[in-house]
Amino acid sequence: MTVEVERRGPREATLELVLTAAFRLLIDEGAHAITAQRIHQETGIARTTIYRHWPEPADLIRTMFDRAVAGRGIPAFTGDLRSDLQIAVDSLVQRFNRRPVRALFGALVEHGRRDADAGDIAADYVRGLLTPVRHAVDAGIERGELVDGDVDGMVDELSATLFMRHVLLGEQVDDDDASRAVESFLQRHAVRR
Amino acid sequence: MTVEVERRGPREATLELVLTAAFRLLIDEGAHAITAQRIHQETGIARTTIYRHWPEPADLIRTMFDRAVAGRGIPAFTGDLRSDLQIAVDSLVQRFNRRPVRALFGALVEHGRRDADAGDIAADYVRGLLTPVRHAVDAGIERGELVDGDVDGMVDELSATLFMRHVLLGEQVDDDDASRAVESFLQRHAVRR
DNA sequence: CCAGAAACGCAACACTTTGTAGCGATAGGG
DNA sequence: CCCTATCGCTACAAAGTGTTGCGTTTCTGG
Repeated sequence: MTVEVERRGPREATLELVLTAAFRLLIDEGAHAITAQRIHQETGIARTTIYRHWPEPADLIRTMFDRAVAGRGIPAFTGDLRSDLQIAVDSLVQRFNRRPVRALFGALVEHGRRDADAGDIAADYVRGLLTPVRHAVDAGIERGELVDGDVDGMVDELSATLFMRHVLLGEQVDDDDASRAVESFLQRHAVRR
Repeated sequence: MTVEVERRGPREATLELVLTAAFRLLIDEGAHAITAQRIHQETGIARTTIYRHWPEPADLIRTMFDRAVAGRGIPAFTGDLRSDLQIAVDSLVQRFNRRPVRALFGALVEHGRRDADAGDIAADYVRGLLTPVRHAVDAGIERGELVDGDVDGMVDELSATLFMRHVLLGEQVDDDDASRAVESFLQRHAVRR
């Protein structure tokens, strides 16, 4: 007869301390700094406690990104296509500048032991970042302001260049770049009236 | 009186063995597997020899990518804009499928101790991948087949979506996607005759 | 061809990090 | 208030790091 053990996971305070420290380490020193040892030194949480809840580094990374993806709202929209797209793309760019998305992404690819796992988390993360843009495009189509068609393609058009510049090329991306992306997009897809 | 010591670097055979092993480890097991210990086990090269030439793991990564960037040719072009763009973009996609570019990129961001260093290498690597596309665009402008303008922007347009899909979203990218990118690009930028 | 210099291999060392196990202390829900 | 799961601590084995010293091999220039 096997007894089912109900794991309740870490205590709230523990989880908070560990995740906060892990994020700080990632931002300040890079993904390689996210180790049980370092988090213990930073937080005072016992090293064994960390291993208990996150046997593999990838587990901790996953928790971090679940939290990061969940804690995001969708910006308030105005109902005007150009404004909404602008707001959505700006929120993406601001996110680039607030948090080094490139470091986060590197952490995913590297710390995830299995490529498949890390790939799924990374894709979820990126798609989460794109949610506001997708909503703005959807709304534009619904209102008949955008030519109906390949939504995925449109979202890509609006964001791919910005992503490539920031994540892959490490360039500074600002609001002007965002504006240009929106204008060029509207020129191609807005319904002529 | 100080004597200048002329370092000649590793022997050709040593360098070849180490780099080959490092690449294999990166591809098969991920960047975390690139350690002095593992390379020693794989190659028989003494661990101390590896430390001598690459005191920090980042140095080894840099050597790997210098080699990867240098050893690339530019595909033969035909002189026809559509064909040349197709060839250039196809070569990019084929490179995606031959080598896990996403793993390579993750290695850069992660293993480079300093963000700045890793960023530079990553950017060089990406720009290297884009060279054929850039050449095709330059040639198109020179022949008057493309509207003169922002070359960087055009190269981005042709490749950013493909990069985002492969590297960030982990999607399979094939020749059809490449063709669509080229067609859509030509529709926007080709000189009407 | 033959020194001299440089690269290499090997052994040893102190140190850090990882991951596991056992046990007592503690805190929070029923 | 008690029971249970979480936590902290210590101890341990294993692996990796980074360095030193020394003898051997390989390359190179005169």
